[in-house]
Amino acid sequence: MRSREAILAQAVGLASVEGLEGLSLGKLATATGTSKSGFFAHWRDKEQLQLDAIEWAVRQWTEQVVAPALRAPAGVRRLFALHESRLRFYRQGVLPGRCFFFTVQTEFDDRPGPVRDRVAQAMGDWQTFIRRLVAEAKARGELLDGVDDAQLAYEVDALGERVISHIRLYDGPVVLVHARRAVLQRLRALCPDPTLLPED
Amino acid sequence: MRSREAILAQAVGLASVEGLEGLSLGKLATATGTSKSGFFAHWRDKEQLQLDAIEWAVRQWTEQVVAPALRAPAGVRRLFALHESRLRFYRQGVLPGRCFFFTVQTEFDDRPGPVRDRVAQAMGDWQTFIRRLVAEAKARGELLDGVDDAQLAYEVDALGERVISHIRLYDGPVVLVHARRAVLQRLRALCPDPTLLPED
DNA sequence: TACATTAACGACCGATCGTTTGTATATATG
DNA sequence: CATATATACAAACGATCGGTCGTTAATGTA
Repeated sequence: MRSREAILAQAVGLASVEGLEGLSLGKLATATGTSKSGFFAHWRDKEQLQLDAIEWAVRQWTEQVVAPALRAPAGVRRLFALHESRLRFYRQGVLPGRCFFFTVQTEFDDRPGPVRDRVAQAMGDWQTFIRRLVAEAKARGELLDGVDDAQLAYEVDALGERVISHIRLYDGPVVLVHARRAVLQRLRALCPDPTLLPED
Repeated sequence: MRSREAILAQAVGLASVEGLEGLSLGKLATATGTSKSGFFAHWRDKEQLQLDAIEWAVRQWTEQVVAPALRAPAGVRRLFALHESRLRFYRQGVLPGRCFFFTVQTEFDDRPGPVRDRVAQAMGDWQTFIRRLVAEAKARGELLDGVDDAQLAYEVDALGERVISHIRLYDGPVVLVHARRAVLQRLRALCPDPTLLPED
């Protein structure tokens, strides 16, 4: 059998394009070279496979987006590094649909059940993480005291997320420049020390 | 028969939640009180109904979001009015899924065909429209000359669009405050005349 | 060799999908 | 009144879906 991990990797890739529900077991079977019924030896039903795929995607996001940002010095530089790390993940096309969570969250946000709950928790964790980086930067005096944590976290997230739709519907790379500069200029306007961030 | 318009209105509402493909003819039939096969007297196939639904949604968006903004004075005030008009559309819950185009564009952005082409064109028109308002504001000296039209248009759009996911996955109204303040602060920072925009 | 266990499979099930077909009804026209 | 046309319908079709079942092949153990 193809290893469980390889199947999940395929599932996350396909789901980043078609969604977790649009991903049919038949397509996943032929894509991984196995049979449809072979899945049920590893997963109770489709929902369990969806939940495991989410877990796999969370791990991938943590390793490839969050971890690199944590190697930057704490403060506003780390916050901007997180934004750039995310844009790099999109630019490199790690997933064929660019972002698993973007596709899945719009698919399940009004479909109650365990899958939606898990997605909501993952997105909440992400938002909380950005907010914590903002708070850290503020505590180090690298952002003006008046900054609202949740407010700035929303802006950073929004300016990064919209990249997906643009990159898929229009051309591509130019929107990455816009997304990068938007956050950079915003942070520079709030940061007392202009040497901490690149000029452009 | 229920009028063609009423069916399209229902279709747009349902598609704002489930998507245009997830919207099944059977559900649409029972939701409108007609029979499944009755549709084929009005629409050749499902794709034609999808295209007409898009047309209906474009008209709704033009009337309820674009038109009110055009009643504001040209320049930076009109640009901000467009943002607020969009947020009002979301806050009032005109559509059960909040935004038809958000759902549909993530559904079709990598599924080639006439539906995708029409969606891409509508989104392109929207982006072009925002860019034109930015250019107008600049021409009137209400925005700094250094402002890049496409750059600022991207920011305004991104900060408005992310509202949808947040409002559906977490609580609700607070994200509308974030979205409004994000654009307001950004525009105030670029506008030489501080009296043109509200303080908060 | 004999036997238990496991992984993977082909075949099939009921449900739902978009679509086609034939038909009943209502309206308009001569 | 007779007839033609438009409108909506129920019923059924083939395809595809998630899921079940019984079987086969491989492996480990005695």
